[in-house]
Amino acid sequence: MADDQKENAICPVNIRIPRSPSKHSSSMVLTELQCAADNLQTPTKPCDNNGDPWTPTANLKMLISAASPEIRNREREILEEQFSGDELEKTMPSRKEKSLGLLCHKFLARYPDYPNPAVNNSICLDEVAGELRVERRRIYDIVNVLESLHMVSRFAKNKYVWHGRRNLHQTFELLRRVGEENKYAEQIQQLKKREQEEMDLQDEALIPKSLVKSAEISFVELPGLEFRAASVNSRKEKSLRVMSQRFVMLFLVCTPQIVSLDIAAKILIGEDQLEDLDKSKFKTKIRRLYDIANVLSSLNLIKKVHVTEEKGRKPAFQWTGPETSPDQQDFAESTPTSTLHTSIALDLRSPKENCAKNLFASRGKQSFTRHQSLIKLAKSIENDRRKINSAPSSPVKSGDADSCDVPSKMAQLAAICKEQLDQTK
DNA sequence: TCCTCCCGCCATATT
DNA sequence: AATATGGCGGGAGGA
Repeated sequence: MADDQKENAICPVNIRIPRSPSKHSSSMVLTELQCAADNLQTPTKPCDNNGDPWTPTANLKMLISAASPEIRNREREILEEQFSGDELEKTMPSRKEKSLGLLCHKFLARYPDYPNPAVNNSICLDEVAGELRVERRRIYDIVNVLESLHMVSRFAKNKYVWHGRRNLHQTFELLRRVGEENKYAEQIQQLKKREQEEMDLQDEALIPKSLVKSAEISFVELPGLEFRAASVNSRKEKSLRVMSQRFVMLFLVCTPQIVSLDIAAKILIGEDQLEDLDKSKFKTKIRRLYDIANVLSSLNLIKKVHVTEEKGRKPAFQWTGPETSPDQQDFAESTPTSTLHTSIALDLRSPKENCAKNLFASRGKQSFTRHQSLIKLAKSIENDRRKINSAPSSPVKSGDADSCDVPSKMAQLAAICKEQLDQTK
């Protein structure tokens, strides 16, 4: 059998945060970030209450990291003992109270929208999971989409830097651009048209074969919104992160900015595997979209709506985030995509395009994964610098706060360095 | 009934 | 080998 082996690999987008201009006294930032990076290391597996950890801090750490699942279970047991029947039902957190959206709200509430870059903005996943009393898996869900929007960026195992909404404007600008290049607006139109046409006949399959065609047609070979410098081109940059970005792109390129789930799913699937467009894949995609939509909703970027068609009501989402102007001058006018030099790394690759990656395989540097060595880091930074220096300095005036993201990134890099050093020693 | 989507198994990636 | 990540889809709560 083995119908579809998860042929992961082939992945389209993949964003990362890079660059760092400035000839700043990075040392200062570094110092500050140090404390941030200092305060934790790999947690232990949850499973304790048998040993006796006895260093105040160690103990605390252990409690925090081990917390979530066990505590929750214990809590449930206690509740079951204490209450019965109705009471229990009322006391037990309902499914709703455990939603990703709510969790995301809690998560977001912990950090400022526009954090002071000069301050310790590091996030420890374990800590958060513990404090929020959820399993780490859930935190990953949130962090992944936040990362796709550059609201956070990973700088070490278990650690992220919080950027808040500082990069959002820029991110959206970039995503919209890519969305346009991908001809998403057109794809949406085609899909809608097809749907109607086929509706007349009979809705046999959930996924119209026509999609294949439409997807192929509009499948632009993105030259390479690639910026792999400091990026982690792990081939598995699949799903969530990528999906999240693409989902957002859809909103940014269409008017009105409403996207129905099924269309989104079809488009996203279409890009990945034009072949096996089976129902289960579709369902899975939808599930993911809900997940993503939940955190995007928490960010007030979209809201749930319904689109009514002949067929009936379909779940959809409407963009409620900031507007991104249709055409920009901030990205070096008419710069060929291949040389796009944003501070944000967008790695646009479709399965097929994947092979085109060679085109950009800058100096034989291949797949180095998450922060390997300082040497590599240094190289990539240098690379970034080069690109940046040749880049048009700043965006539009738009009175936005994205001017201060330089220190932020500097800080991030500093943190990474610190981490590297720690791990090397 | 069908939208939603929580939950956590388990494959993969990293260390 | 041990851990960290995160794909994925069963199946259950809710409207």
